[in-house]
Amino acid sequence: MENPFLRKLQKSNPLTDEDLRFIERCTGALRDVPGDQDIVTEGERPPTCLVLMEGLVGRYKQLRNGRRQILAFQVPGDFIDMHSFVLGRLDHSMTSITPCRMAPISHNAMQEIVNAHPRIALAFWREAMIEAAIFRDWVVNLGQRPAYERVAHAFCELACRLDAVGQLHDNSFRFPVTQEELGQAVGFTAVHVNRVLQRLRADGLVTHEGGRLTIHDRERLERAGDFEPSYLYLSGSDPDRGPQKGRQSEPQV
Amino acid sequence: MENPFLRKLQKSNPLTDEDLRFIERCTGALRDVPGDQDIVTEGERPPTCLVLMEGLVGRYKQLRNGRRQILAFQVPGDFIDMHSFVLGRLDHSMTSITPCRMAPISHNAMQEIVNAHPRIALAFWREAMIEAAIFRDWVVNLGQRPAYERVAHAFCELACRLDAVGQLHDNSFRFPVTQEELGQAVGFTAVHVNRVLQRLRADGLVTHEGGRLTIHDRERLERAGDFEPSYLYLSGSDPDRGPQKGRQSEPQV
DNA sequence: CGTTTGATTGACACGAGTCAACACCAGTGG
DNA sequence: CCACTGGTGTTGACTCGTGTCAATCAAACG
Repeated sequence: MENPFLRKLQKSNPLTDEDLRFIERCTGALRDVPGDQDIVTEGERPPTCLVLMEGLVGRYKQLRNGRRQILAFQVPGDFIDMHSFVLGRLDHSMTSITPCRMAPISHNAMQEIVNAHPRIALAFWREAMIEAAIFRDWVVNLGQRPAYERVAHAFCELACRLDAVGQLHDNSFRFPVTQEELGQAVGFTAVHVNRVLQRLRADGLVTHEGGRLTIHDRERLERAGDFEPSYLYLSGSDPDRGPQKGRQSEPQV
Repeated sequence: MENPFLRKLQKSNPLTDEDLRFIERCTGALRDVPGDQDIVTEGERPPTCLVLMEGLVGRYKQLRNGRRQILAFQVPGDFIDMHSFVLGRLDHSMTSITPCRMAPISHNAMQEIVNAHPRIALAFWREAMIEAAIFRDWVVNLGQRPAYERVAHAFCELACRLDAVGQLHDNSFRFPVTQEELGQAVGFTAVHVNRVLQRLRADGLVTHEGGRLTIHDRERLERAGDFEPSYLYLSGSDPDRGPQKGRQSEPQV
C-alpha cells in the first residue's frame, strides 16, 4: 500500500477492503501545489476536503499584531482539510512548506459517507479526534515546558508521526523549515531556537541541516522532551478502540 | 428548552424534532458528581460517553515533573466525553471544579447514531471539531500572547461560550477557580496571575471575587485580549455550514 | 561576483519565576 | 467565644529564561 492515508486508516480502524476501495473512489485527481504557497486561508470555504499525500504543510494563524503561530505540521496521510465539510468555514490557514500532492474528496462524497458508510465515517471522525489530541499536547508543550524540552518534544512527535507513514529513515526525515518557522511553532524567537538547537546538537540528540532533521539518540531525546506517544493513538499493538463495533466485546481490565 | 446540550446542537445543526427526541432517548439517568473530584483519568476507558449539563469541569494533563496543564474549562452543554467512544482510551483527565450534573450516552447508542442517524452523527462530529478549534486557539494564546493579553483572551472565550448556553448574566458568571488553577490553565505561576488580575481590575476590565468573574468592559477586554470569536462557530446569524445537506446551496461571497 | 536569505553570536532589557513573608478568611475544635 | 488551622490572595526582592537589537557569517542564487 503506497497510499499513506489508507495505510494509516487501515491500521487502526476496522475497515473492510470494500471500504478502502470506496474511499479510493471518492478521491478526485491528485493536485500538486508548489512549495511555500497558501493552500487555504482563514475564513475561506473550500469546496472540497483534502488529504495530504506527499509533502509538508503547516497550519497557522496570523495575529493582528503581526505575529504568527504555526499550529501544526502536517505530514503525508493526514486528512488536512476535513474542516471545510464539517464546519464549512476555516478558522485558520494552511500553507505548503514543501511542494505537495493532495487528494481532494468532494463534500458530496463526504456526505454520502456519513449517510451510508458508518465505518468510514467513524474512521474519519477518529482522525479528527486524534488531531484534537495532538493540539491538546501542544497546549501542554507550550504551557508547561521550557525551551529545550519543548523543542525536543516537538521533534519526537514529528518523528513518531512520520514513522507511522514510513517517512522516517534511519531516524532522519525531511524537514526544511527555517529556525524562524520553528520558532513560530514552538513559541520562541528564531534567535532562541537557534541557541536551543545548538544545545541539542552539542548534547548529541539531533542535528538539523540540509533540510533534514536527524535524531541521534531517540531515547535520550524522548526523555529530554518528556515524550510519551500514547496521545497519538498509533499503537497497533494496543487495541485502542473500546468495546464497540464487534471487534472485541470484552472491555479489558 | 432547558437542556443546554440540545439547545446548542439545535442552534447550529439542521436537526429535526425527531432527531432531538432521539438524542434525548439515548441519554441515561443524570449523574451527579460532587465538586473537586476526578471524573475520568488519563488512560481510562470509560464505558459511556458524557454530556455536561450543569457545573464546571476542567480537563488537564499531569506531567512527570509534577506540573499540571489545564487544557480546557468545560461548561454546560459541552459533550465532555466523546473520546471514550471514538478513541476508546482517554489521553487526559477530567475533574469537576464545581458539583456537576452529567448525562451519560452509552457507546451502543453512539454506535446506533453513527449507523442510522447521520444528521446526529454529523452534529456530534461537528462538536468534536469545534473542540479542536478551541484547542488551536489556546495554542495561539499560549504561544504568542504575553500574560495580560492571554488572561484577557481566556476570559473572553469563557464569556462567549457561557453566553451561548445562557449562563452569562450581566456579563458575570460563576467561576470558582483559584489563581493557582488559572495559572495552570494559562501557563503562568499563581503569583504572576495574581499580578495580572490586579492590573485587569485596576484597568476596570474584570473582577474575580466570590467565585464569580465579572466583566466590566467587554469591548475593551476583547481588544486587550485580541479576541475574535469566529473560531467558536457560535454565530447563528452567519450560516457556517457549507453547501451540503440542502439547507442552502449557494455559497455566499 | 553582488545580493539575499538564513544561521550564528554577543550585549543588554524585560517578563515571568522563585522564595518568603504576610494578610485574610472560613472552618474547626477547645 | 476565641485560638488555631489551612488554604488562598497579596506583596516585595531577587533570579533567570527569553526577547530584542544589531552585527557578522555562510550558503544559495541571480
